[in-house]
Amino acid sequence: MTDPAATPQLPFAGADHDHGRCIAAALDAAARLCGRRGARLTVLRRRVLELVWRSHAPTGAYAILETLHRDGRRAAPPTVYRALDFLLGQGLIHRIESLNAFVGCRDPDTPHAGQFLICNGCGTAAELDDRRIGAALSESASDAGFRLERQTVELRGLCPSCQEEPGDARGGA
Amino acid sequence: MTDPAATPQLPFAGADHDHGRCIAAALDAAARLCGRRGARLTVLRRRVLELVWRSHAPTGAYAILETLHRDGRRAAPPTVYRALDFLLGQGLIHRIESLNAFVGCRDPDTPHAGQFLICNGCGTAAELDDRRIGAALSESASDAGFRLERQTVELRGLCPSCQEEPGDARGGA
DNA sequence: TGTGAAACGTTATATTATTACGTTTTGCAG
DNA sequence: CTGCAAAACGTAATAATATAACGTTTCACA
Repeated sequence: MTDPAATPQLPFAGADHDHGRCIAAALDAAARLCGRRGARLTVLRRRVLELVWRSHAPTGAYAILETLHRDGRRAAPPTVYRALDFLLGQGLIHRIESLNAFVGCRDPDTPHAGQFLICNGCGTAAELDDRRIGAALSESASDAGFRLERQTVELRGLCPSCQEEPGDARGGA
Repeated sequence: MTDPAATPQLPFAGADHDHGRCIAAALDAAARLCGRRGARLTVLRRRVLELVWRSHAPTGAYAILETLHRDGRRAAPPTVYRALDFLLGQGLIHRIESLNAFVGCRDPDTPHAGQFLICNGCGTAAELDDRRIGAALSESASDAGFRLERQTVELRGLCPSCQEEPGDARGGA
């Protein structure tokens, strides 16, 4: 049941998938996208994106900051937040509100609202783009006379692996 | 295509509604509910609940803290967070993750997941409990093999009043 | 009315995020 | 290829949100 082709449709990548490919694909997509848009994917921004992608579990700004320090770079919080703001603006990452953390976007080319399944066991966040959810939200908002601009949908629970084996690879790829 | 049973009351109270009644009703419901459960709605907890209910816009913990100080009470952050934790535990309030703030629950008697429409104009948060949304989320989670435990649904946009008159009574009742 | 648990006060600190301003880098017009 | 303006980045300080740890008070009830 493990699909070898990167992260195709199943929201949860297998615990054993080749995460190097995820990272490489994300960085490649980012470079192409920024090139096309005339946005500057600087060394710092690229590195921050890479760090966000290190894991499928959302990463906090200060964890990124620490790694930059270990890289030997002098950096303070604004360094990180500015890079994160850029990446958010380009749709390359999403912010997980309930965790104050950030996760790579699987499909930065097409704008979309984030819908996430977040595992309480291993911390992995899987991104959805479910039309049923989108439709239900739109209808409900419209019924209330509400003009919808952005949605935050963060579902907590247990991913398939963690249902079998509680306490799976935390923070794992 | 509007199902009246799915969204029983209009989620947005009018800008002119009698908010004193909202507060009184909420405090009354809380007292009855805590009585029934043997939970202690202390003076402090009741006051914090009242402060959360002062507005339909979510209230931050430190705003509550300030008001407690103006009340003449000596209080520090833990005072407030403990009271908020109690109220959350009893289902009397909800936490709005995207705002780090808290809002009163309209229907504390029946356990439910929070779904919120949050106005970018006036800050008001209207609580929904829309079966279509619930169903879509359950189905989508189940399709992914995910065992759903909690949901965070926070929709941002403009409420009916703020669509007409941008920059409505901010923080208003 | 004593007693144990719950609630609360207090101090300190952790975590997340932003403001303000100076310096460096970069694209690009001349 | 120079120099300029804008963008990116460094730096210091601080704001905003949240929790840990421990002592004291309050309260239900035996």
